[in-house]
Amino acid sequence: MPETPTAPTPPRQRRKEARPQELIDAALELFAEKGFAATRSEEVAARAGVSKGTLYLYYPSKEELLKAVISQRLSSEIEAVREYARGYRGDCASLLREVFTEWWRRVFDSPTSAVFKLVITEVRNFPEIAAFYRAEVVDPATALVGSVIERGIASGEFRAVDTRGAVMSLLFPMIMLCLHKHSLGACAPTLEMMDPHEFIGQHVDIVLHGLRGRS
Amino acid sequence: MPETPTAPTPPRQRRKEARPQELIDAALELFAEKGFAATRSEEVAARAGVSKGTLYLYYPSKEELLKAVISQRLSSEIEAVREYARGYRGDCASLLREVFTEWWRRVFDSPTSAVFKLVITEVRNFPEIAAFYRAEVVDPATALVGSVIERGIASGEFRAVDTRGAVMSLLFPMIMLCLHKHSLGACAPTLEMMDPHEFIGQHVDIVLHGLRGRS
Amino acid sequence: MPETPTAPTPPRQRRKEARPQELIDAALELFAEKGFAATRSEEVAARAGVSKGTLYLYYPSKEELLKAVISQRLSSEIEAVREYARGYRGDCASLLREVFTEWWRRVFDSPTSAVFKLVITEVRNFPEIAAFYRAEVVDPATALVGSVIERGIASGEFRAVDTRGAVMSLLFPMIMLCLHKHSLGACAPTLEMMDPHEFIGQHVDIVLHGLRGRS
Amino acid sequence: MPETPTAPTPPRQRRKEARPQELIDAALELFAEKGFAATRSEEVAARAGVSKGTLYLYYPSKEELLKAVISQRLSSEIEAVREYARGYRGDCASLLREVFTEWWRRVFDSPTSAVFKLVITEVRNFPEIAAFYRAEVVDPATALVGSVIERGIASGEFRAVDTRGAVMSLLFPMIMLCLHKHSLGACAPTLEMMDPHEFIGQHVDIVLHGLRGRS
DNA sequence: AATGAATGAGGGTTCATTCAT
DNA sequence: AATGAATGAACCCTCATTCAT
Repeated sequence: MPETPTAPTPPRQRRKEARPQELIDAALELFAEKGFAATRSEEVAARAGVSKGTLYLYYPSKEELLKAVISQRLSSEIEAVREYARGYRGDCASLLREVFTEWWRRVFDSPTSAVFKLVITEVRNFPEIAAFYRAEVVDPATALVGSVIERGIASGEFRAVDTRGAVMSLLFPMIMLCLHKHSLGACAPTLEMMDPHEFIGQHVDIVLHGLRGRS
Repeated sequence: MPETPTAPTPPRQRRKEARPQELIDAALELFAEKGFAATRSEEVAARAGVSKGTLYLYYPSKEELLKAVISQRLSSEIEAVREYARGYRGDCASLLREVFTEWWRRVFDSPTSAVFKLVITEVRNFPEIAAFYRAEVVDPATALVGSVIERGIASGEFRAVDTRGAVMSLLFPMIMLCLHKHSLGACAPTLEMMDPHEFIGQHVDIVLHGLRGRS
Repeated sequence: MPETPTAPTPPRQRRKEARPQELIDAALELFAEKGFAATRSEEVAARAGVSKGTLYLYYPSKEELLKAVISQRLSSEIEAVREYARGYRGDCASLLREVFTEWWRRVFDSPTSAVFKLVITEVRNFPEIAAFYRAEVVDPATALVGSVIERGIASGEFRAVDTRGAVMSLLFPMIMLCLHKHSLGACAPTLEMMDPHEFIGQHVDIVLHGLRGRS
Repeated sequence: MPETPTAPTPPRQRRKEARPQELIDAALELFAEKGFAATRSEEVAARAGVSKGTLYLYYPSKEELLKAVISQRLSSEIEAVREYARGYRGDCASLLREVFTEWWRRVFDSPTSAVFKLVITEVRNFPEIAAFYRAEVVDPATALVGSVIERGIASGEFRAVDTRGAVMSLLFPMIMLCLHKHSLGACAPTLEMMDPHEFIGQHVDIVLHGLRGRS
C-alpha cells in the first residue's frame, strides 16, 4: 500500500520534528510577557501543546530553553541582515533608509521583537547571553551601520559627528519600539502613539536629515 | 587579643525614619539587576542592612515594595521636571536642549535610571504600574515635549512632521540609554559606546537639526 | 552483604486514587490531636506517606484539606443514620436505644469520633464549617431525635418535658465521650472511667427511664 | 496637699496590680475563641490594653500564659465548690440538684465556661495541663459527685447503676453546654436550643428521676 | 516518545521573643 | 515599668525537575 506522495510526512511525524520550534515560540511569548523567572515551565509546555515532561525531552532545563530561544531567533535575523547588506548597491543614506524601513519593520512585526525585551531583562542574570548578544548582534550591527555612516562622513554627505553616537541615535528608537510593543504597549491601547511603521520611516528621515549639511 | 572573633549579631539599630528609603533604594538596585521575581526579599533586606522580618514591618509584601519603589522614585522626578519647565523662558529648541541635557543627564546618573528597566520589565505583570506610569510619566512627558515641538512647527522653526513621532525620536534614545546602563552596559565594559553624557547632547542636536528646514 | 545500607529515598509510588483518602485520614488524626493551626502540613503529608508537595496536588491549601476532612467524614455518617432510621419499625424508646447503642458505639470506635473535636475547636475560625455542620448534622439530628421524643410524649410514654432539652440530655454525653477520647482520654489511662460502650447503654437507659412516668 | 482618702491607690498604681488578671482574661477569651496556636500574643496584649512587650514582663512565654489562664480560673472555682459542699446538709438528690443548678449556672455564665474548651483543645499538646486538670478538677469532681450517688444507692434512693457512668451522665451535658457556648453557639443564633439555665434544671431532673426506682 | 504524579529545595510571610529606648 | 522596632526560626506553598508508567 503506497503512501500518498503528496503527504510525505504523516502529521505525527511532522509534529515531532516541529516540537523544538513550537517550544521556542511558546517560551519566547511567555518569557517576554512575564519574565523568565515568573514563567513556569509547565506554562511553556502547555502553550506548546505538550506536557511538562515533554519539554525536558527537548531542553535539559529552563535555562537552556532560554538560551535556545534567544540564540535561535537572533541567528536567523542576523543571517537575514547579512544577506541584505551583501547584495546592496547605492549611497549611504539610501542603504540605511532601505535597511531600516524594510528590515526593522519586519522585525517589529515578528516574534523576534520580543527577544530584545528578553535580552534587556535577562542579560545580567546570564553572562552567556551577554557574550553571545554582544558578539553576534551588537558588534556586527554597530560595525555595519557605523561603516555606512563613516563613508557618508568621508564623502561629505554627513557632518562630522561621533559615529558611535549616530548609530545609537538611529538604532535605539528601533529597539525601544520593540520593547514598548511588549511592555506598556501590550497593556492597553496607547492613545498618543504614532503608527510604528510610519514612525520608523519618519525617524530615519529626521536623523539622516539631521546628519546632513554643515556641522 | 586584637579583636573579638565572635561578632554573631551586629547590635540592633532602631532607625524607623530612615528604613523606608533604605529599603526602597536596596530594592531598586536588586529589582533592576535581577528582576522582581528573581530577587529574594531577604536579599533586599540584607542590602538595606536589616533582617528579613524588618522589611515586612515597612511594606506588607514584596509587590507593595515594588510599587513603592517605582512611584516614589518617579514622583520625585516628575516634580523636578515640573519645576524645571515652570520657570522656563526661551525658544522651543533651547528649552528642549536645556531640559534634555540637564535633566536626562542627571537622571541617567541617578538610581532613577533603573526605574525604566523596572517598568519595562514588570508592567505586564502589574497593571497598577501600567496605569500609574502612563498617567504620571508617559502622558505628561508626551504632552510637554509635544507641545514644545508643535509650537516650533507653528512658528515655522520645525518642519511639519508627526509630532508624536518626533517626541519618540527625541525620548526613546534617552530611555534606551538608561536601559542599557542596567542591562548589557552593566555586564562588561562596552567598547564601542559613546560617552552617555556626550551622546545626549549630540542626539538632541541631530534630531533638532533634522527637524529644521523645509520638509 | 545483608542489605543496602543506603536507602536515601523510598521508590516513588503513583497512587492517584488512594491519595485523597490517605491524606484525609492522616489529617484527621493530626488535626484532632494537635489542632489545625499547630499541625504542619508537612506532618500530614509524612503521615500519609507522601512528600509535602504531593499534598498540594490533591488539596489546594491546608484550609481546604480541613474542610474536606470534616465534610467527607460527616457525609458518610449522615448517610448511615438516614439508612438506619429509614427502615426502622418499632416504638420510640426502642428506636432511640437501638440507634444510640449501635450507631454511637460504631462512631465512637471510628475515626469519625475525632471530627467532633475538630468541629468544636475550629468552627469559630471557619464560618463555612459552622454552616455545613449545622445544616448537615445538628439540624437533622435534632429533628430526628426530637420527633421520636415528641411522639413518645404524645403517646403518653414520656413526660411532657422540653423536647429540645431531652435531645440534649441524650446526645451531649455521646459527643462528650468522643471529645474525651481525643483529649484527656488520650493523654494517659484514665482510671475512673466507665467503659464507653457500657456507658452508652447505661446513659440511654437512665435518660429514657427518667423521661417516663408522671411529671 | 493631702490625697483624697477615698482613692487610696491612684489609677496607674491600681492598673499595675491588675495587669496579670487583665492579661489572663484577655488570653482566655482569645485562646477559647481562636485556639492557642492561632492566637497571636500581640492580640492578647492589645485586648488587655498593653503593648506586646508588657505581656512578657508578666509571663515569660505564651505557653506559661496558657497555663496561668487555666490554673488560675480553675483554682478559684475549685475553691468555690469545696466551700459549697463543705457546709451542705441534706439528702443526696437535693445536694446534687442544688450544686448543679447553682454552681453550673454560675460557671456557664462566667468566663470559666471557656476553660473547658481550652482544656479539651490543648491537653494533648501540654501534658502539664492534663496532669493539673485531672488532679485538681476531674478527680475531685468525680469523687464528690460519685460519693453522693453511692450514698444514694446505699440508702436505696437510687438504683444500683455504675456510679462512674452516672457521674458522667450528670456532668457531661454541663460541660457540653459550656463547649457549645464557645463554639457553634458563638457562631450564629442557634434556633432550636433550649435555654441553658432551664436545661440544666431539666437535665438534673431527668437524670435523678432516671436513677430512682427499681432497676 | 509522552505523560503527569511525585519530590523537595527554595522563597514569601508570620510571629514569638528580645532589647534599645 | 513600658514600648514597639528588630530579629530569625518556622511554616505554607510553589515549581523545576525526575521518573514510573
